[in-house]
Order: sequence, then C-alpha cells, then structure tokens
Amino acid sequence: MLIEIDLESDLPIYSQLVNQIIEGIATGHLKPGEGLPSVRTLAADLGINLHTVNKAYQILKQKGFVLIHRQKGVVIQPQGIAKADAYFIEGIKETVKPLVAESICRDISEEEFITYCRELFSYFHKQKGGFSNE
Amino acid sequence: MLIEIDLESDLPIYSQLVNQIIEGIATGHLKPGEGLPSVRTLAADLGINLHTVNKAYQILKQKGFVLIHRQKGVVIQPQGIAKADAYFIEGIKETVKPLVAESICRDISEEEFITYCRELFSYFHKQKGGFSNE
Amino acid sequence: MLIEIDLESDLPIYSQLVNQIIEGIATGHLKPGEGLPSVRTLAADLGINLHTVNKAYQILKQKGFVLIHRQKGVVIQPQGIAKADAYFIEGIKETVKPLVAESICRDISEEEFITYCRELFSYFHKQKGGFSNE
Amino acid sequence: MLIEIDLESDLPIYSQLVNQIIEGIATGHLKPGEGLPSVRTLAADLGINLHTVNKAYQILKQKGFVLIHRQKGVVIQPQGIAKADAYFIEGIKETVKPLVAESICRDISEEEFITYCRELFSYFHKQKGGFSNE
DNA sequence: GTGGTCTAGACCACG
DNA sequence: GTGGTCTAGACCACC
Repeated sequence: MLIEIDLESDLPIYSQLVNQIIEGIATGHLKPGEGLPSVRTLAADLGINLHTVNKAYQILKQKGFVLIHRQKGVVIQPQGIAKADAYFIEGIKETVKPLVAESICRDISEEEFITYCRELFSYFHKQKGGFSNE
Repeated sequence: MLIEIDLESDLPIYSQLVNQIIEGIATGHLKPGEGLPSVRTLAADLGINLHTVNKAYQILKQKGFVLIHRQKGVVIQPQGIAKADAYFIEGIKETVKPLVAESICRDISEEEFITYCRELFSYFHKQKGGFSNE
Repeated sequence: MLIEIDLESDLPIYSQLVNQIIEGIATGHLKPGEGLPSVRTLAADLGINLHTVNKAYQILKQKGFVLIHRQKGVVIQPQGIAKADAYFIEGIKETVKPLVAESICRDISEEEFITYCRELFSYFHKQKGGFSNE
Repeated sequence: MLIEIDLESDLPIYSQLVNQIIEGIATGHLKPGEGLPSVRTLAADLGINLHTVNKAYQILKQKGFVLIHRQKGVVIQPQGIAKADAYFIEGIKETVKPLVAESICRDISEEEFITYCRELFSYFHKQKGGFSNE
C-alpha cells in the first residue's frame, strides 16, 4: 500500500501515518493478519524518523488495529477490529460538532454536509469492492 | 453565553474558545452585531491569560466571525458570515475522512454515522428555534 | 465636504480624518482660506470623540495644511501648502517600498503598478476640474 | 541576508521583519525553498524576543510567503508566491491614495511620483539581476 | 533541535 | 476603558 507523507501538513507525521493505515484497513488494502513493514523499513522508505513510525505503530496497537510481535513484527489485528464503544462515538461527535457549527454559520445545509459524508463512505466501499492487493 | 474551558483537554484553550463562540453563533445565542467580552474580562472570568483570549479573537477575526473595533471591542460580524468556499469544504472532508475510515473498521454503518451528524444539526437548530437572549 | 469614518478600519480614526481632509484639499473641494468645522461640531457630526478630531487637526497643523486660530477656528492654510521636502519624499519611498516588493513577488508588473498610481492622480485631478463647493 | 531592525521606528518590529523578508524575496536574496533562521536564532541575532519573530513568521505564512515545517523550521514558499488578487490590488490603492493626495498638495507632479516608483522597481530588479548568494 | 502553547507583566495607541 | 506590542520565561509536542 502506498503511504504518502505531507511534511507541510499541520497534522503530525505520526498522525498521518496512523490515518493512512486505518484508511488502508477500511478500504481493504490491508487485510487482517497482513504484515506491515518494520519500523526501520518504513522510516527509511518515507525518509522520516524511526521514532515517528514507532509512535504511529504504538498508537495503532493501543487502538486495537495492529498487534506488535517481538519477532514477527507488526501485523494487522487478525481477529478484526474491536467494535465501536460509547467512548469512540463520543469522540466522533466531539470532532464533528465544531464542523457542523461552522457549516451552519456558513450556510452549508444539513443535506449538503451529509452528502460529503456519504461520498467518503462510498470512497472507502468502492475500493473494498474490487482492489488488487497493492 | 456560558463558556467552559477544559484545561485537561488536548485541544488548545484558544481553540476551545474559538469553537464555543462559533457554536454560540450557530445556535443563535450570539447574534450579529452583539458584543463579546473584552479580552481582559473574558480572561479574568475564565481564569486564563488575556493573550490566550486574544489569540482566539484574532482567529475568529481572520475567519470572518467577528470584527475587532478600535474601542468598541469585539463584536459578532454584523453582516453575517462569509459563505463556505471550496477551501472550507475541503477542510471538512479532510477532517471527516479519518473518522469515516475508523467507523468502517469498527462496524459503524453509514446510516449510524449520518444519524450522529443529523443529531448535531438538530442540536444547533433546536436552540436557534426558541432561545432566550442568554 | 462629506467625511466618512469607518470604525472597523484598522486605520485609526484620526488618520482617516487627516487623510480625507488632505484628499479634500487635493481635489479642490477644500480651498485655501476655507474654514473647517469646529472640533465640537465635527465630532458631533461624525459621532466620535472630541479628542480624536482635535488630534487630527493638530496633525494637519503640524503638517502645514491648516492654521488653527484661537477664535476663527481651523482654516485651510491660505498661502498654499509647503512644497515637498526631501523628508517627505523619503517618506513616500519608505511607504511604497514594501508595496513594490510584494507586487514583484506577486507578479504585478511595474507598468500595472504605475497604472494604479496614475488612476489615483486622475481621480484627484478630474474632481479638481469641475466641482461644486460641496 | 542581512536584516536590520529599527527599534525607534513607529512600525512594529514584526512588521519590519515581514517587510524585509518580503523584500529579500523580491530581490532574489531569498530563494524559494531556502530556509530562514529559527525563531530563536533570529531573535537572538536581532536581540529581540522570540515571540516577535514568531509573529512575523506567522504573518508571512498567512500571506503565503513561507511554509512552516514541523521540524525543518521556516522555508520560503518553494512553489512561488500566490498571484495578486483583487483584494491585494485594493490594498495597494488604499495605501497609495493618501500619498498621492498629499503629493498633489505639495506640488509633486504625477511624473515625479511615478519616477520614485520606477526607482523602487529598478532597485529590486537590479539586485535580482546579479546577486551573490548572500 | 524545531515550533506551539500558555502565563505574566509591562507600556503604548486609541478614543 | 479598549486592543496592540513587546518582553521574559516556562513547558510541551514533534522528530
């Protein structure tokens, strides 16, 4: 799977990494049990610091997306990801709330906003339909 | 309007301020032309530094939500907020994208996600319907 | 002559006042020897503070645009304005310099920039041609 | 590039910084992709506070002249500066207008004024022609 | 090391 | 009284 880092983004690199790997899982490009590159490999490939990659992997582990084996390296959680809990739902709402507020102020209708969300769901599902493994 | 700061949050204080004021505008608790507390007053009320409040106000000004008058202080943009541009839409999508990805991984259906968004829209609109002036 | 104050401008009110009176002289709307409203009158008309008007008048006096008589009030310098000195020329250049720099960076050609300047000269001269005294 | 601050100037220090860096880009002394000193370094070199330098950098970022990288620090916008928009043109005219008015009052001819502008353009372009890398 | 955030306290310009 | 500027010094996130 191709990972692209934008060094000029205001999003920390490790967050970009976390996001893209989760998106990879959502699209199905990364499948349960599949291995991820080693910290060193990925850091070298992306031209970033070891610690940055490691931090991303630790976060993914903490979130339940990957397992970190001492020898086998990092693999996508084979038993599937834990279902959403109330805490996660709450996080979604908290993140979306200011977006909705600003949308209302800027005359974006509820339906328009929903449309953007649906587009994103479509984006991930379409890819899941017919991808090649890389 | 009541403003509450969570010093433990990982969101910077000035961002929390920005968000809550935008939400206040969205709900109609803050109306165009209405004045906001002076930086010193609000800082004292919230027990934070006046520079932090000032930073929030500057961001709101730059976003077009408030005007900063010479002596009158800070007032909600009387002519309404600028409509959303492509740049803002893009920002929404970028913010929502990782949420959607993780939702898919955690078996939150598109409809469930949309429901949460609609709830937020309802939350703001309900308040706008019948609010008392404070 | 009509004077308009923009309370939301980042230019101080007294500067706006100074500028507009100088522009009035440049266009010929205000003629040498002509009287200006008293500090109190103008302040009341514009809905601003006495001190603000006074500050503007003092600056105009210091620049040689008006005389301030204790009884007769404020009148446009009857003997015409002092010619530009090296100091004034220097001031022009210092003010224009950063504009030119940014224009170059933003691909505004020298000729385009000059065109804007000529437009401003035309603006003042045209008015000078055929105006009615208010 | 040499930067000089005039602590006596009525122009805020951060504005002087902004101007000089833009002028550096206009002359070609600062080239796209080139790095600027860190806020701490520049502050120490100039004997001013790091927040003052930071404010200048933030303004330059907002104007599109520099990028602020995570760790690489501040670099001149590598893809060139955004072209002028109507808003910027308006700003030029607003700034130049009072200068033209006063020039007319002080018997500076249109041609003389234009000459000063052209001199400034020449000043920047000459440097751009044959500069040494510092 | 970098910039980002926050605090604290000072002085000034403006009206 | 208002906000604007500047200083000083602290701690944190990121890499």
